Amino acid sequence: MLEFIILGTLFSQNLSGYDIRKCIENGIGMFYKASYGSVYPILAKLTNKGFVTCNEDSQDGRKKKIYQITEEGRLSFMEWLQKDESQDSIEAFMARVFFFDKLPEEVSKKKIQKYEYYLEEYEESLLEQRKKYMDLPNREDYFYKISTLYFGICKLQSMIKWCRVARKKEELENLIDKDI
Amino acid sequence: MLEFIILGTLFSQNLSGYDIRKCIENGIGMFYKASYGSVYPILAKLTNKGFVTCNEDSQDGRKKKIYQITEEGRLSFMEWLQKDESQDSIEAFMARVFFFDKLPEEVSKKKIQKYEYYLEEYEESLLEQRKKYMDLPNREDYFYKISTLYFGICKLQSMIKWCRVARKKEELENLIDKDI
DNA sequence: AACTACATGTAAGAGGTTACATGATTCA
DNA sequence: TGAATCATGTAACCTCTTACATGTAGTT
Repeated sequence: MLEFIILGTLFSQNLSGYDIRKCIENGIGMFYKASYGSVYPILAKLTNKGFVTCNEDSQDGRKKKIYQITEEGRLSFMEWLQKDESQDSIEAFMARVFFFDKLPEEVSKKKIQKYEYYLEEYEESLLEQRKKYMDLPNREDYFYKISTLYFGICKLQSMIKWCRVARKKEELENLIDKDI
Repeated sequence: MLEFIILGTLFSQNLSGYDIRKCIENGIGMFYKASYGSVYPILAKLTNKGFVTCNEDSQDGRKKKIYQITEEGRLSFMEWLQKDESQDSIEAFMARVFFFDKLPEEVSKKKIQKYEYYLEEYEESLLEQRKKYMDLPNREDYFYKISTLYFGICKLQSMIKWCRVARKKEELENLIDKDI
């Protein structure tokens, strides 16, 4: 996964390993973490595969290794971006969506639609689970078990809502609370 | 982590490895996945440590290995449950909260409060990030980058809302949408 | 002078997953 | 009788984290 996130980060800019990590942190850092201990070895691997090339640079006094994506790298990235993601967790899916601007609009919309179906099925199964708890006599003893389930449902519902807004390319501002 | 989730699952019931996995799937499966390839080796490890004991059972015709938690196992679990979780991802935190019914009420409330502070700080930083995108001239080219950020904010806000409700032990029903 | 941020890397190992191997039982 | 589910396990591998090692450049 990180392999492709790095390729995606290098898609339209040449960066050093250090900068790649910062870029990930400030971008999809919310859904995906990358440590130096993983970034550097993967850059070496990508170089071996011919997916990136490396140029030494000492412009700002410091020596840097600036990585540049190759045509093969771009192909590999686009292949990953388009492949089936229905098994992804919400976080993994969103890490992918982060790069959806590189996809034709119909393709990205279809992908979101498909994931939305999966989420709706999942929601059904959680609402079913909820019924079991509702009939229990000593609900207080299960407060936190029930409340984690409720958070799960909440999260799914907000993701479904997000899908609908994103598919229609509607104004995103309405999604978030102004007065929390 | 899985080590403690297994101990938590065995806290008030004796189960086979197979049943433990099912139990996790139906419980915190939403936040945490466990495969057989991880459950069985961990059960062996826990047995070696003396945190669980194992009894062969062939009641329903099938041979099962029923695991039972020991006093040391309970101590180890409670220690994990009480230790600082401020570095946890939301998913990891919720997997922990799943077992909060085993904690005194004041302790669990304090833990949720503390995590809530961390989330609020995080929210600030994301709202800050949002400003950067808002000033960009060609926002359409960044639609999906912006929308993943918005989802991140959404998720945080619903988690903060959850914390407030859970801390007050308010009615959870209000959290979820009835008419999605 | 000390501290923070920049910059690159490695070694050990945690913490899993996937695929395979095996066999019993239940149900359509 | 064949498929699904129950049931336990292993071996190979993957992916990443943590901690360490090393050194430079700017900032207080």
